[in-house]
Amino acid sequence: MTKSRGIEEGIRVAVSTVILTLRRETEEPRIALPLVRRIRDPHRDCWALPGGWLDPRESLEEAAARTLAETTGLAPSYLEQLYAFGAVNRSPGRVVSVVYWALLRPDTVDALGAQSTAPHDAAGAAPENVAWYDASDLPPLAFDHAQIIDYALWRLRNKVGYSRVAQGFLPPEFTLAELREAYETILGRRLDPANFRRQVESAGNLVPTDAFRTGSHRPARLYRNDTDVELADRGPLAPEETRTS
Amino acid sequence: MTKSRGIEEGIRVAVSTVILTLRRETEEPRIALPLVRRIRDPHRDCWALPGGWLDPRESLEEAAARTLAETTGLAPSYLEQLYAFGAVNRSPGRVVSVVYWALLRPDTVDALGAQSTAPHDAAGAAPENVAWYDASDLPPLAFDHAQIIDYALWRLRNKVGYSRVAQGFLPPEFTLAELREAYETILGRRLDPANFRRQVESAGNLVPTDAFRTGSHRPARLYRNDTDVELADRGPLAPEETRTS
DNA sequence: CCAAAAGTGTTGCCTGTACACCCATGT
DNA sequence: ACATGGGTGTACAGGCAACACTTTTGG
Repeated sequence: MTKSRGIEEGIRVAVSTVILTLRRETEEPRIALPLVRRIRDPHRDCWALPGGWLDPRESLEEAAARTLAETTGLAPSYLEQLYAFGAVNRSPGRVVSVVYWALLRPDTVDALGAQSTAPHDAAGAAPENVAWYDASDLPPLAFDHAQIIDYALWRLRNKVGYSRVAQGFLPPEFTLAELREAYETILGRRLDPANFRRQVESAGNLVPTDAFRTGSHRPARLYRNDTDVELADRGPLAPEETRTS
Repeated sequence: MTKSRGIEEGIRVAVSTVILTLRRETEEPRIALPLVRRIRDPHRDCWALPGGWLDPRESLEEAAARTLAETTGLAPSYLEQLYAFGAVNRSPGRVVSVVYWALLRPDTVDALGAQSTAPHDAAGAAPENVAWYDASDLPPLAFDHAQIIDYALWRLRNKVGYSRVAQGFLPPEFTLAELREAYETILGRRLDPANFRRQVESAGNLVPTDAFRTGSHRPARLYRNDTDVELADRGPLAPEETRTS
């Protein structure tokens, strides 16, 4: 408490975000995330998580939301703090990185025209040097970012078991098959449609609508999120404090 | 990424720790934690979590262990990152606090002579102005530390359900009744001794010894931790990285 | 009519819980 | 002997996984 004031100059605080979405272009959906190509020297030309320095006037979560918007032009459907990384050697010049993870709805991503692995160039300040990669097929990553992405995916798999974060991957209205597909992609295994239906229905988190998704075979009922309650516990902060402050 | 370099001066990084132990002086055990009385002005005379500024030469976890040792003279039996708090208004002059939570074995605490709510004065550099409080009966706390303690206790209650962190409250050898008592104190409810035995035995985390705790009635077998494996997942970092770096 | 997905029913296992009961020791 | 906690047996209930089965559409 009373020790080493004055030495702490030189510690910088960065905020990065693991931004996850679902790609449905291939036969099986895949988890994809945007990465930024580094143009400066520590790990130049490697790919890194979107992020930036913490501005003294914004909270950690605001910084995460800001850099996320700068990278993708979007607002996340879910945002939660992941971990604070502060090993001495993780970067030249002491950096503490507070990392968040976020979910994006694929429909909003598609609307911006982010296809394949090419940098997108939609409305807004979408920067160059951004590309979307499959989570299972990542390029060389800067710093400890590969570890961080692994941990974010572990947290997602974990949290999908006791919350409804998976709905962060879906538009406001969706069928149970689409929800199940999201679960299956996250967990990496097939789920029994019958049991899945019962579990998710008995959880009481879904509201059936009167609409049906027609198309290939028997129409499937559309559901929507219960209300505007959180998809999951996002941490220790009261809801007010995460918004304002 | 490229924004606002140079502005980030003025952000300081602090590391604090919620240090939990079990008090068995009363009839029912209670969770207790050490607090530090503030002598400087933001929240002067309030009580605060032990902590201090991050030294550029130490990792976050090392800083937590160091301030923990400075406060209690002890090494923790468990140490895990809790959350990074970075609201703009939580302290004058922008401070990001990376908070850890730790468990101490009561026997090591007792050996230092920490009794009741008086500051302890044992060997080492145990500072003045430290007092131990019941977690259920806290004094006025500085900053957002009351929230933080609540969150640490929530995390402990949660984690006790799917790991063996509770053993962080026990000496190397203990009876099942002692382990159950730790669980009961953490969870705040009674557990069935018979079922508790079976659950913890079938989990395979305990090794029975040939020793028995004699005393009041029928001797109880002593158990010890499986091996030196971790009590629980402590985060995304590989074990090596948490020790050295 | 057929394929295929939507949706329902049924069964069996496995786990947690409640609680009856025996065992071993100090007093 | 008896009170008390250590330790075992058992039976019931709820949840989940497996899978048979019916319903409803497009071709």
